[in-house]
Amino acid sequence: MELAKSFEPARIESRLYTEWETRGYFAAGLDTARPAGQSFCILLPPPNVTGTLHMGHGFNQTLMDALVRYHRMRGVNTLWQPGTDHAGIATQIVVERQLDAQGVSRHELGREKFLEKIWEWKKYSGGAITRQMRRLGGSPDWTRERFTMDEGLSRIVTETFVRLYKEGLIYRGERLVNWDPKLKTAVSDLEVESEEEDGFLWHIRYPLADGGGHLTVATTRPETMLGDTAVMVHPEDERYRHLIGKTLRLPLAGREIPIIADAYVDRTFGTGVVKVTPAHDFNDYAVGQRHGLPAISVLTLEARINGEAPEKYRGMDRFDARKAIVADLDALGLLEKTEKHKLKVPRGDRTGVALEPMLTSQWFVAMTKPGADGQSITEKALEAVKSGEIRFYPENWVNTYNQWLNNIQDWCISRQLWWGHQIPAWYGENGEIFVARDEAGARREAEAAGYKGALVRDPDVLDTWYSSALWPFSTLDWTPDYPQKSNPALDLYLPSTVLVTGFDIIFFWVARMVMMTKHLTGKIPFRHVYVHGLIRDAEGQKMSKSKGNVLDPIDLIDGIGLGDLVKKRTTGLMNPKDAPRIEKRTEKEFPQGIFAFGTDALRFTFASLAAPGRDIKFDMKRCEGYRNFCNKLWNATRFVLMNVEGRDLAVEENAARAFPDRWIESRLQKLAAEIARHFASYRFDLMAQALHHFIWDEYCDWYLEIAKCLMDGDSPKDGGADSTRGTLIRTLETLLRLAHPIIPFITEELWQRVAPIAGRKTHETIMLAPYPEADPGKIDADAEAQMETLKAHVSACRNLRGEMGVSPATRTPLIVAGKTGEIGKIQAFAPILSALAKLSDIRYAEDLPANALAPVAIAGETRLMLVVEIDLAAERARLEKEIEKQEKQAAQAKAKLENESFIARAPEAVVAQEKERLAQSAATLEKLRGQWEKIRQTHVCNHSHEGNRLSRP
RNA sequence: GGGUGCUUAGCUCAGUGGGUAGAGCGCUAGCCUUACAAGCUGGAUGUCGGCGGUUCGAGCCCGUCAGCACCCACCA
Repeated sequence: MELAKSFEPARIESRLYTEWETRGYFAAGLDTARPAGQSFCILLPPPNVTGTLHMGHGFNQTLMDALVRYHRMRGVNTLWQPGTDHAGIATQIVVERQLDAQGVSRHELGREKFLEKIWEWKKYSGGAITRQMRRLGGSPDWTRERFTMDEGLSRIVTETFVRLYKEGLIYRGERLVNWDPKLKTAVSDLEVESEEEDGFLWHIRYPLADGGGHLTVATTRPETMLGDTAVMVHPEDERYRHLIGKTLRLPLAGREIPIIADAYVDRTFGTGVVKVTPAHDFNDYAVGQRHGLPAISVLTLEARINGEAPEKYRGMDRFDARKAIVADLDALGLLEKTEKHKLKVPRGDRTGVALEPMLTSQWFVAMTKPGADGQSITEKALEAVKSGEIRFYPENWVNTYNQWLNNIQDWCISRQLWWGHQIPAWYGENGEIFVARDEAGARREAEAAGYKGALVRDPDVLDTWYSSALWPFSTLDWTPDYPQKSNPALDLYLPSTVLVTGFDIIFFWVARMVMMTKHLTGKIPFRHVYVHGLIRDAEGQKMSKSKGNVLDPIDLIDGIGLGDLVKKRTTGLMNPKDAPRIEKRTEKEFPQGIFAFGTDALRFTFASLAAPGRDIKFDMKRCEGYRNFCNKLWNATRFVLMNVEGRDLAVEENAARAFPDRWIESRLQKLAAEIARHFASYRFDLMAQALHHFIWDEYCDWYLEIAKCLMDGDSPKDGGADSTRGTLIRTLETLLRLAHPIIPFITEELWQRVAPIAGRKTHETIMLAPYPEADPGKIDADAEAQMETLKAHVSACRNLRGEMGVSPATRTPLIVAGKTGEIGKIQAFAPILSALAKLSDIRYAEDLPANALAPVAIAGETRLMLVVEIDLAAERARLEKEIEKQEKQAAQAKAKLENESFIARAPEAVVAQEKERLAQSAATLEKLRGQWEKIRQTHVCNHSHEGNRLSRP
C-alpha cells in the first residue's frame, strides 16, 4: 500500500493508539532482576477527575510522555503512573451548582445522597479527561490507574492520619484560620489569593472613656470594630504616649477597651492608631496573644454579624453591616473622614469571595514540630533538597522552595465539606478526641481512656492536597508494614525519577509530597523536579474561561470551526455578560476557526517551546510550522520508499561508501548524542530544534538531493547506488526512532513500513524498538570535511545564480580555478555539484579566463565562474558588496592582531584562528579585487555611462 | 518589605567552560527542478534595554539604572 500524498494525522492516530493500548505496550516494567536504580518512573500529576484537559495538561503530558517513551525504548523498567484526583472543593462546587440549577441545596439532600450525586457525576465525567489524554498520545500504564478516593488510597489516607496524630504531628486546635463564607469551610493559606483592590480607609473617632477627647483610628474594615478589644499605638509615639493605659469607649458597642502599646504599629500609616480585633485579623490575633486580650467574634460562619454584637446589627451581612456602621458613625459625628485606599483583599481561590479570618477548631499538620525521630517534616523536606538527593531543573526553584519552607505555618487540613476523605476522629460528649482507623478502633481508644459514652465522628473531610501528598507511594500500593513488606512496583519505582510540573504547585504539592513521603516511607518521592512554565495565550495572558482565551488542545488536533469555537468559549460562563466580548475577540483571533494540526504537530510545538524557566506564549503559527515539518518527514519517507522498495538491500556495510553516505551517518551519530544530552538535561526545546534541523536541513535538503544523484547511473564509483539506498533507509529508520518520543504517531506509522526494509528483525512497534545510541566509531571527520567543501561550492554557485537572476530552469557552465589538489577535490563530486547547482558542464583551469565577464565567487581555495551573460552593473555591485564584507572582516582581524595584549594574553588557538581569518580574507579580497578591476577596465573600454560612478570599492 | 525571572531580527524565542550574533514565523525576488507549493532556491533585517566596570576580547561575568512579569509576606 502506498503512502498517502500528504500527512493526514486523523487517519492514523486513533488506530495506532488503540493498537498500542490493547497490545499492552504501556504496561509497567516489573523485571525485578534489574536494579531499581535503573528504573524510570514518572507520576502523572493527577488531574481533577471531573475536569477537562487544558493546554497546561497538554504541555505537561507531552514532556512526560516523551521521557517515558524514551526510557521505555532504552529498555529499562518504565512506569508512567496515571490517576485522577477527587479535587474536593472544586468538584463539590460543580455538583452543588448543578443542584442549585434544580433548586435543591445539598443540605436538603443530606450528606449521603449528596455524595451519591458526586459519585454519579464522577462516573459520568470521570473518563473525559483520560480520554482526552489518550488523544495526546500519552502512554501511561492505564491498567494501574488510580483515584485518590479509591478504597486502597483512602485506607492509606486514614492510616497516615492516625500515625501522624499518634506522633503528635497532627493536632486539633482552635486557631484563627482563613474562612470562606460562601463555602463555609476553612481553607489553607495557599488557597488564598490576594489582589490589590480599590477600597476606603475610614477614620473613626473612639472617645476616651474619661470624656477627655478621642483617638482616631483608621480602618479598612469598619464592621469588625464591633469585635475590637483594644486600640494600640506605637510605644514611642509622642502623640499618644500619654494615653497608653487609659481606656476608650468603643462606639456603637459601648464597651470599654484599653489603649495599649505595641511596636507592631507603623507610626507613619493612617493615624498611627490601630484598632485591635483579635477574632478577625491575623495580626490582631497575635497582638491579642501578646497582650492577653480577649477575642470577640462578631461574625457568623456565613459572615453575618452575630450575637456578640449590638442587636441592631445582628444578622446583617458583613458588607451591609459595613454600610450601616459607617452611616451610624457618621450620624454620631464620629466619622472623621473617608479616604480612598488601595488594599489587598484576600479571596478564596475557588469562590472568589472575600475571606474572613475566623476563630474555629480545625485539624492541623505541625510543620515545624520534631517527629519521633527528632526532625520536623519541614526539616526533612529542606534536607532532601539541600543534600542534593532531590534536584530541581532549573535549579533556581530551590530558592522558592526553601523560602517557602523556611517561613511555613502549620497546615490547616480540615475542610467543612462533604466530598473527600472523612477525618478518622471521633468525639466524646465532653469533647474527648479519639483518632483511629475505624469506629471500633476509636471505641477501643475510648475505653482505654475510660470513656464509655457516645462517639460522634468528625463530619469534616481532609484537604484534597493531603491525599495528593501521599501519591508517590499510595499509587504503588504501599502498606502499613512497609518496608518489612513491599511489592515489586514499590521496590522499583519509589522514589520515582522525575516530577514534571508547573511552578504553581511547588507549594501545594511538591513540597508536601517530599515531607509526607520522606516522613512516612523514609524515601524521597522523586529524584528530579522538572519545573516548566505556564502556557499563556498569544498575548501572554493567562488562559481563563472568563477572559475567553482558552484553547483546547483537542481543537488544535482536530480543528474546529469558528462557530463551534465561539459557542464553546461562551457557554458555562460565570458571568454571561462576558459573552459578546469573548465572541468578538474569538472572531478576530480565529476568523477561520482553528485548523487541524494533529497530535504530533501539537506535541512537537510543546516540546520546542519548552525552554526552561519561562512561561510560554502559545503561537499557533509555530504549530502550523511543525505540521508542515511532519508533512516533510512523511514525504521524505515516501521518497525513500519509492526508491528502495522491492530491492534487496541486505545490508552489506560497504567500506567504500560515497562520502555523502558517510557524512549523513556521521551527522546522525552526533544527533543521537545530542538528543541523549538534551533528554538528560530536560532540554526539550533544543531536542526539537536538533531534530528539526537534522531532518529538514541535513537529511532532506542536502542528503536526499545528493542521494537522487548518487542513485543515478553517473554517480561516483565508490559505494554504488545500493549502498546509498541502504544508507537512505537505515538513516531514516534510525531517525524515526530518535523522533518517536516527541512525535509518536507519525513515526510509528512510517516506521512500520520502513523498518522491514531497513532490515530490522522485529518491527511490530517502534515503541518497543531500541532507542538509537550514538556510535562514535561512525563519526567521519573526513566525510564531513568533504561535505563542507561540496556545500560551499553548491552554495557559491546558487548564490551567483540568484544574484545574477539566472532562471532556475537554465543550466549554466561553470569554470573552476584553483591548484591541482583543490581541483581534484572538486572533480570528486562534480556530478553532485552539477546536479545541485544546475550546471550544464564544469571546466577546470589553473586560472579563470582573463577577459571573461562573468560572475565570480570564492569558495575556500577555489574560484568559481559561472559562464552566463552578465549584467555588468549587477555584477559590479555584487563584487563591491562582497569586497566590503571581506574588508570589514580583514580589518577586524588585523586590529586584533596588532593589539600586543591580544597576542600576549589570548590563547594560542584564538590567535591562530584570527591569523587564519586574516589570511583567508586577504586571499579572497585579492581575488575579488582582481575581478572587480577586470570589470572596471571593461567599463573604461566600453565607455560605459555608469563607469564614472564607480569609486574605489 | 523579601524573593525570582525577563528585556537579542517586524513577531515568538534559542544562544549551557567569554573568542566576528542564530532558528521558526513573517517579509522579499524567482521557481509547479515529480518526495513535499504544507514545497524549492536566493535575499533583506540586529548600537543583544541604558550606563559603568572586569578582560587582550562581553549578548554571556560584576555593578547600577530603567521597563515588564511573577511568587511569598503584608500597613490597620
